[in-house]
Amino acid sequence: MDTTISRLDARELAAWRGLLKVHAALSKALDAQLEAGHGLPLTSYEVLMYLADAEGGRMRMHDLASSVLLSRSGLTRLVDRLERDGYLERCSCAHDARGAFAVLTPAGREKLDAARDTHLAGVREHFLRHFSEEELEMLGTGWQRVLNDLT
Amino acid sequence: MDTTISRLDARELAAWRGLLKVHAALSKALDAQLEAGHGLPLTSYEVLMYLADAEGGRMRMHDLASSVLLSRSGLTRLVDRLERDGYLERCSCAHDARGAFAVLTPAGREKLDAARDTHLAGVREHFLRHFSEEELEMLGTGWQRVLNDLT
DNA sequence: CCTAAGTGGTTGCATGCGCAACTATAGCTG
DNA sequence: CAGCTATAGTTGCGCATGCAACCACTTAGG
Repeated sequence: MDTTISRLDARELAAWRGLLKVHAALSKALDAQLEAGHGLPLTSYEVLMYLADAEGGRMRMHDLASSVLLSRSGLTRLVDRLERDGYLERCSCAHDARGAFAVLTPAGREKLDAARDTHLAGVREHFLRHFSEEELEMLGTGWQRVLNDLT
Repeated sequence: MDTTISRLDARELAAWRGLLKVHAALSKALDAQLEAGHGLPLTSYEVLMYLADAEGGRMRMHDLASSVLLSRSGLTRLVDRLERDGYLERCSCAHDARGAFAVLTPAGREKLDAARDTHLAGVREHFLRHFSEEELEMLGTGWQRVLNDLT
């Protein structure tokens, strides 16, 4: 029986495998950079960043988990570590006794401020720099189509 | 002291965060699809695929590791599992007694043939479909620029 | 040759993650 | 308001992965 579906052509392969390779290489590079410069893993950085951008420097665990693309349990442990290191605190929610907020501490904000330049520079230097404005526009809208489709 | 580096604008943010989200969602979806349909994790699929495409259905461990974006130790364990399941065998190398080949077995090739259509259909349906030929071309060349830069 | 440095692969160990089960609370329905 | 279902967060557990140490072998240099 023949294969019913043809292989990927060179263009498709480059676009698809490239995505995988770029993600792997870029995550690794940016994580290493952040770890070396500030002792902060990339995932921790992202938590602090989302908190800093949120109203009052605080977010519900659930929302935070989906923002940083982690499972709820994964986020619980990550927040444990960040709390242990003093970068944030847990704070119970007045309106929903089940819930908890993660709240950025001054130390956390300080850490983030120190790390942000490093990280943004890395993203620009290793990723954004390689695309024109039109290309970035296309990437953004393309990602949106893919994500909508995946629900 | 002001931040020396400006935040990402909306376009940059969409291009960058989109890459992360798309990779996460897509890996998860394709992995689940493969696992559900053939009991084969995505990483295992990739090993079998690279072997099938290689001369004689065999590759050196080292080369295989870099192809599937895994550390050497990670590949050792993965190959352990695939060998246990009968999809491949280890085979010592005649020219270099240190080295080992991973060799696809008939069962492995069969498994791959069964899984390939599922996977390719998934990649097309959830990723390639959303981009025009020109856009795919752009993606491929863009990824190349990024990867060259990261060496 | 013989030694020293390098390379291929595996193993011990620690880590970070997801899933499923659990607890506590909220909110809906009769 | 009683009970049922859904949701928020945590915990136990298992798994895949990376790093560093390790062995076996190869290769280069005296």
